[in-house]
Amino acid sequence: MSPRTEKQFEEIRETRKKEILEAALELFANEGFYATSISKIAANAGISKGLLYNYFESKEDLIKTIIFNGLDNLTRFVDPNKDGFLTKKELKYFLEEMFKALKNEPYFWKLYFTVFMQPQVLKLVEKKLAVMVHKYLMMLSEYFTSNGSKDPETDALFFGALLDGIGFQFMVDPERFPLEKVKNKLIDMYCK
Amino acid sequence: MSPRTEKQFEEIRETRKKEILEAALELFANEGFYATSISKIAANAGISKGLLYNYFESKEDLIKTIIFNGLDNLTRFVDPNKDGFLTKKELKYFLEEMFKALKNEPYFWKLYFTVFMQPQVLKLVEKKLAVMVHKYLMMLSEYFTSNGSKDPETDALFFGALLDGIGFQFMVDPERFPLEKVKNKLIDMYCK
Amino acid sequence: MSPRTEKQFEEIRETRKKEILEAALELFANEGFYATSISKIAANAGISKGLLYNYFESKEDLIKTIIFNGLDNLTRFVDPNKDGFLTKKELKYFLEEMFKALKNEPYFWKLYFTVFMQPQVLKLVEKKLAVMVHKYLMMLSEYFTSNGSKDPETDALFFGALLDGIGFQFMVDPERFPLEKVKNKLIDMYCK
Amino acid sequence: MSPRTEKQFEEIRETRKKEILEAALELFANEGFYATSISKIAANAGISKGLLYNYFESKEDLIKTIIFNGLDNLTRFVDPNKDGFLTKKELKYFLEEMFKALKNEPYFWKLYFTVFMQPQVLKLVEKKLAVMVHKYLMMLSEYFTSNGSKDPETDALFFGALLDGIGFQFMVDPERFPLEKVKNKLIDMYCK
DNA sequence: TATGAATGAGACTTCATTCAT
DNA sequence: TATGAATGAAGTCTCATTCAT
Repeated sequence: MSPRTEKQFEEIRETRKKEILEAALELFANEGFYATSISKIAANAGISKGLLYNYFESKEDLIKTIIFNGLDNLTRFVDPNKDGFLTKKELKYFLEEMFKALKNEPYFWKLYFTVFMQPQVLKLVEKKLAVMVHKYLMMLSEYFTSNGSKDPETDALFFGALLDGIGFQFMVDPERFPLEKVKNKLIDMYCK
Repeated sequence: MSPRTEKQFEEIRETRKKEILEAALELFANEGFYATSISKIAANAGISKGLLYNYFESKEDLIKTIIFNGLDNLTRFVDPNKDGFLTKKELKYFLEEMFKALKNEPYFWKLYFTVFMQPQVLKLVEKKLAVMVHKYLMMLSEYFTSNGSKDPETDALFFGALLDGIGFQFMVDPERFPLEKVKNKLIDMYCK
Repeated sequence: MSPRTEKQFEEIRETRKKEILEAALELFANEGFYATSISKIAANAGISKGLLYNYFESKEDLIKTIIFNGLDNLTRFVDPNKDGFLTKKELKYFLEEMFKALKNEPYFWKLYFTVFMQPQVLKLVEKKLAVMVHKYLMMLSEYFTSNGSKDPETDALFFGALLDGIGFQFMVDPERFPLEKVKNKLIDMYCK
Repeated sequence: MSPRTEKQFEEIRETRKKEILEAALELFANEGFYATSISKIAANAGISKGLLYNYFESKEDLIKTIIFNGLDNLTRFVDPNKDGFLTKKELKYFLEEMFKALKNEPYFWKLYFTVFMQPQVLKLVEKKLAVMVHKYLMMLSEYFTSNGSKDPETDALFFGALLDGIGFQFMVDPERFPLEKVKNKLIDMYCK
């Protein structure tokens, strides 16, 4: 066997990193940040504690990475053509992707809500977050303006609150929540 | 020097208990349940750690008491005449009281959201909570039915989600959130 | 009502003291010295913690008093005429009283064994104890000598060990231990 | 630097575990279970408190392990050919080994007596113990039967009590106790 | 790269004892 | 005399992080 090339090493590192992040996400979301020990994460990822520290500096580093990755992921679905302007079709697309994500990646969403309610954790990400939220509220505000709203800012805010509340309720009782119905009603309300 | 009377002891205990609960609520809400140590609570209440255990059996007992007190407090404003039926006037009253509470007791609301997202903490209260939530969703469902809704259950759910989302957003950025405007819009939407 | 006389006060004090000692003995014997808190003793005696400290200086003081009282009590049955010499009849009397005590005052006997095996507690009483044990071993030694033993010291020691072992086993499983049979066999062996 | 092999880890663990058990045994026996803190044990073993918990789950786990190890050790000397039947030679062998152990492992014997007198500690081991005691009493009972006893059960009980009493007295004053003499007398009495 | 033994700070909790009333 | 609120030291245990191999 020839020695591994640098590129191969790089790939192994990337894979490992992902495995660790997934293991951590699952535990953080299901058991909470404080109740999840580094030991458990390492065990869940199938590696040793020591090795974990080879990939992430600290427990904080881990959760920061998870959250930033997740937020970056989210933005893909908002304003996909990146022209800074939302059309009805784009909003519909966003809602559909949003609900798809809610269903398929419950861990991240649990974490998302967990995180914002954990003051200590929130502090780690609030700057980046504030920027994002502001950007999207502006975009929504414009959207409502161009659809004839008299108070577009409040409308944007309601829209955001509704999405948060829905996510929240879905997380609290995912079994009984009628995701599909709710999605359709939202699209009816905001994209027709 | 005669010893204290039973009534005096009772008063001391009442006062102290309140002081401890307030100190704990403030810290739990601002720093999170796990990040708040018993030491901090005791210091914040101006007493020794040992004394705290004279009043509450454990950290769990503390948070349980806080949450149950808060939930009991909430119910006072829903269906005030306790006939199991909501009128428009009653819903308006509830919304007004709710927003008042949101403004005046920010600590409890922060805690409320924290709690539902902390799996370990949620477990402590979920039974009592499930009963409450069910009861109010039923009531709302009836309300929407008698106001001509075609899908009262989803409407009830939306209403609940909206309230949660509003509370959530207010907690994240209380300074900039236009509470008054939002309240009025809600009353317009649901109680006219 | 006329004010209580000094003598009456003294009587009340004595009664209280006894009540406390009994409450403490019961708990020490059944739950162990360390597992018994001052609070429990006070509660079991029906008084407040504070008052207990009015009668006994400390937890150590309490156990010391209990043990010394108990040991003093024991000596009543050995060599009742106090001539420093044991007759067969006296030994028989002692054995009979001993077994009676074992049956009627199980708390003290439990404590007796507990105590000697608790190094920290033993230290409190070992001086007084050593003197007593020595005295009785000498007496027994003489007894065996005058009954024709070739090795009276070892015989005395065996006798003592047998009594200790019997007490020990009775304490471990009082329900099934055949006290009566064992007593008779002992009297047969040593007093005939 | 290659990492340690699994075998190396295994060896480290074995050694450490033994060191901790020895350190704990010494302290439990000399100062009692409750008076011995985990800190003291760790210090006596030359390690940190934290590491101790890497090897034993709790203080209870520690004492349980010590006692069970000790009891298992004991049984090696009873009925060595494991045919469920005691011969005179076997009983003699047991007594000799027992006295050897009493002399060489005073800590364990101190602990043995301590344990049975500590209600809280006894609870941890009483099940396993009851089985053992019953088994050996049966065996002894048979032994006395086949040696012509009229009341083999009481004889077995006396034998057991005598051994316990001897151990007890030796523990209380090991310096002056004539172990050798006592052993010989026992062998004379029971194995000739 | 990879392991897990090892550390040490800090968490929750208990309890003998004191003290104001 | 009598109460129980209050203290503070000490105990058990957890866990993020480091480090020798």
